[in-house]
Amino acid sequence: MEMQKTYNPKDFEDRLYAEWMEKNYFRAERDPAKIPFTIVIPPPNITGQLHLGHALDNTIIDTLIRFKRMQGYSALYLPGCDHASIATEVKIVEEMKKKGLTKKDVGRDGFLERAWAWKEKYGGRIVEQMKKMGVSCDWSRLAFTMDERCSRAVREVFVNLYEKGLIYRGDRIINWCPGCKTALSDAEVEYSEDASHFWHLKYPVKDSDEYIVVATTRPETMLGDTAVAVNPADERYTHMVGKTLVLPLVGREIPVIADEYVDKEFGSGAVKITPAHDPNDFEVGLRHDLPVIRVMNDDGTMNEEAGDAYCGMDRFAAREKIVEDLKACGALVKIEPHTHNVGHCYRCKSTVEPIVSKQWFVKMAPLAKPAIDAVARNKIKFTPSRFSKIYFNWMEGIKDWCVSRQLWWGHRIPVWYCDDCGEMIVSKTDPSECPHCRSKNIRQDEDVLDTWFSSALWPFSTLGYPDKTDDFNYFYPTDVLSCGYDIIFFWVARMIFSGIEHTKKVPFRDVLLHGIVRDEQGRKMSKSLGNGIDPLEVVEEYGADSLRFSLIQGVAPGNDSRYSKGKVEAARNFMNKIWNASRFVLMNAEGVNVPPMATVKLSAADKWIVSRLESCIKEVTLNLGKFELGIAAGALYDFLWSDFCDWYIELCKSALYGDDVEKKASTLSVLCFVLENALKLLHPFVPFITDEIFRNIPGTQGSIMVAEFPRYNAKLAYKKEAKAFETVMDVIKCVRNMKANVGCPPSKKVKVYLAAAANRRMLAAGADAIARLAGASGVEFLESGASLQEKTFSQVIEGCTVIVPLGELVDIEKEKVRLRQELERVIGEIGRADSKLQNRGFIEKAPKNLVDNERAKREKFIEMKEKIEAQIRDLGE
RNA sequence: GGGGGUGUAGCUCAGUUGGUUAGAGCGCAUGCUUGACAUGCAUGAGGUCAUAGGUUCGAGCCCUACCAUCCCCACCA
Repeated sequence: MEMQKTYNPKDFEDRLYAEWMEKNYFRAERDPAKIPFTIVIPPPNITGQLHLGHALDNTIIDTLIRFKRMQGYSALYLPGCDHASIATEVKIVEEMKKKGLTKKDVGRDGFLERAWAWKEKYGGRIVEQMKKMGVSCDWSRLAFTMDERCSRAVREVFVNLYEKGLIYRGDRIINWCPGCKTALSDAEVEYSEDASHFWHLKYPVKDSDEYIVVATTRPETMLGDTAVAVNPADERYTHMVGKTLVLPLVGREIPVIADEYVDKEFGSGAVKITPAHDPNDFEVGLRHDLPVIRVMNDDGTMNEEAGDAYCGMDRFAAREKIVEDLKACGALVKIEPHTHNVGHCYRCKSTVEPIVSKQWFVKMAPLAKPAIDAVARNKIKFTPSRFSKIYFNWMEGIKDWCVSRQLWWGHRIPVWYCDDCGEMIVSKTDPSECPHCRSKNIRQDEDVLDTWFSSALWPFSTLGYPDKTDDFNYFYPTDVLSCGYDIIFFWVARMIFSGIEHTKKVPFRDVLLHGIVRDEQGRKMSKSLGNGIDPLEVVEEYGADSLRFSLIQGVAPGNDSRYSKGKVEAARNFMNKIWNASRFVLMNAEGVNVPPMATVKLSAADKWIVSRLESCIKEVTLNLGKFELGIAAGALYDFLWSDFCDWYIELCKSALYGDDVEKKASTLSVLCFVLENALKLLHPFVPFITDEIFRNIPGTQGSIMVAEFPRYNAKLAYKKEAKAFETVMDVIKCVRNMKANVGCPPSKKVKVYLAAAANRRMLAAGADAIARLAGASGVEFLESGASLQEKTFSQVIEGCTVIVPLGELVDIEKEKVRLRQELERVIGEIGRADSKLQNRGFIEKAPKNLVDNERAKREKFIEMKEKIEAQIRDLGE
């Protein structure tokens, strides 16, 4: 093959992906001979396009999937999208608004038509984007939260929960978004510290000069007050309890009640109670049987209950007017500046209003308990483990889940009401008549379900639930669930309790959480900051492999990371390095009949690189198993760049360019062996480049995607030989270092003398390497005691003294200084070793190998010390 | 109010079960057209691992306190 000089991913990424698709490599078969390994995608919203968070999701999951697939599992990466009820509806409303249309104008059916068209467009686009990232999803199983399968699961679950009494309808205080005009769950409200005011109001006692002062942050709600509460133990107010107050502006008579909820120390110690507009007040209202007066409409304007003066006004305008009116009638005592936490809709950012409303709720306590147990008893394991604490924290304090939404885009609640007999029909299938009175006059509930209601079923709804399909039986429960820690509450927790409740099994064994991808300055990427990065643009510029590698490299599970162009460039440079190393190997192998490695005689350098490869295999496999993708990627980076390229390839050159045909063939054999295995190890991380190169290695067949992942082979570990060879490398480094220290150009050949006692054979075998890599004109051994006539530099390394005659470059005084510094360092090391070895505790308690190690080290340094002292003597005191 | 993260080289970050002389990338300095790669090669400078105690034969790692910084949950009107 003709390989380009530089790595150019555009030449092959799309082509390879098309081929993988065509060959059906992504398809996970229900092979009874294989063990299944399943990951379902965190389904991206169809609202728009993918961002770097999705890219990270996909890279992590795809890396694990490809790894397992190569290990022989039937690996299923199940793709899909989420209908994102509220988010999509907001987008479509916006889109219609541009054309001057409202939801009302187009009607429910018209609206849904637009929504489906939107889904087709953006859902398709997202799939295309994912393909660009190289993910090996089984597209034949592509799912959508509103497709037939998932919808059936939603109905099944809703009805089952209803029949078990775990889902109910009732008037409760909920979070209302006046922007989206729908109820929200607690999880969908974001709080922020907003500057506001504290308005202190005076409520007069009926037929008296007395009054009570209350404070509020939302004065407009006073129109719905139905009591004022004080703490029963508060002596200031004991005499007031039971008296009647006259609500200013409204004139309604309301009681003073006593309730523990009130904090004596806070404010005036008296609280106005508005059951319809505050969660705490609602509870107080229930305890005291207070009327609930709702003064606000769904769109955030005041209603008739607010009185003619305010009816129809927006809540914030009404607030101003009410404050003015209160001031005018003398009911306003004072206004204090006050910052407090205000809830905002997580989609449209409008200020959320707590409002009493009739909604559907899922009863959480019975569902939460087994879900907590599953994690507590390690049936599900979080990585990193600290997230289980966060999970417990949330699950233990969980309140009932408001699941109805006043939206059109979503799963319509499977409940019908009979206009004739008033009965409610909860059904998995659409009824045609009322089963109670046979009336045809039935209407379906107008509302849809929270998006997360269907997301919660994702690991099993996508596999066929409620039917016990073959897929369900084979692939469920899934194995790993990987997503960002920011959706633990929204998604992970809900999948856990849903999975346990409806399938009687935990939906996955492992939860692997990753952090948020931030911008270069550590800020969250957001539309308002305009600092978002489109992964496709990065792919376009650098290729998918570079993006994937840059997202994985140096990242620990659960930790946030920063995206930067520099990181992608570094990854791209690594790809280029892989590319060129491969090009080097393949070019040299061209026309050569490369023998299998098992048949050739290995040199010391060969054994060294094979040994390094084996430990790399070990490390990569181990760390992928622990979800430590960053460490695994780091090990590969070091192995390929430092060990393979900087050392081994350089070491090979003399054999490759030499005349010894056999030697050349055996070297190529090792080069191909190591390259092939390294590519296999790399493939899960960077699928394209590895496959592109793999096909050109002599002796390989087909795609690397379906090759077997390398297995550690203890026979190839060559621990002793590898260690011995490192002395040769040390000599090379030492000579280079000496040259650089005195400004001798690296290309200038120098004679190298070695004084060594033990490992002469190895050093002699390495003479050629030393000559080539250190720029030596020759390597000679000095007998002990022999000395040279020329001026020399010498340096002591482990097991050897390296002596280089550098003639005129030698500055005796400078060299003495260096030697003395070196001596000092070595003496320091001896001292350190001594103090350890003289410590009885260390000798007795530390593992034996460590103690032996320390002894050996001490010996080594003492030997070095003596040699350095001898050198100093030679230079003359 | 409760919970959690982070703090290691100029910058971005690794550092696994506590065990060699604490690492990488980028940046910096010096020198290299060494027949794969300047998206490269070699050499080097740069760290009292936030601070103070403690446990241990041994601490970047475990414990306690404290400082800084970020996040999540709760929502006292």
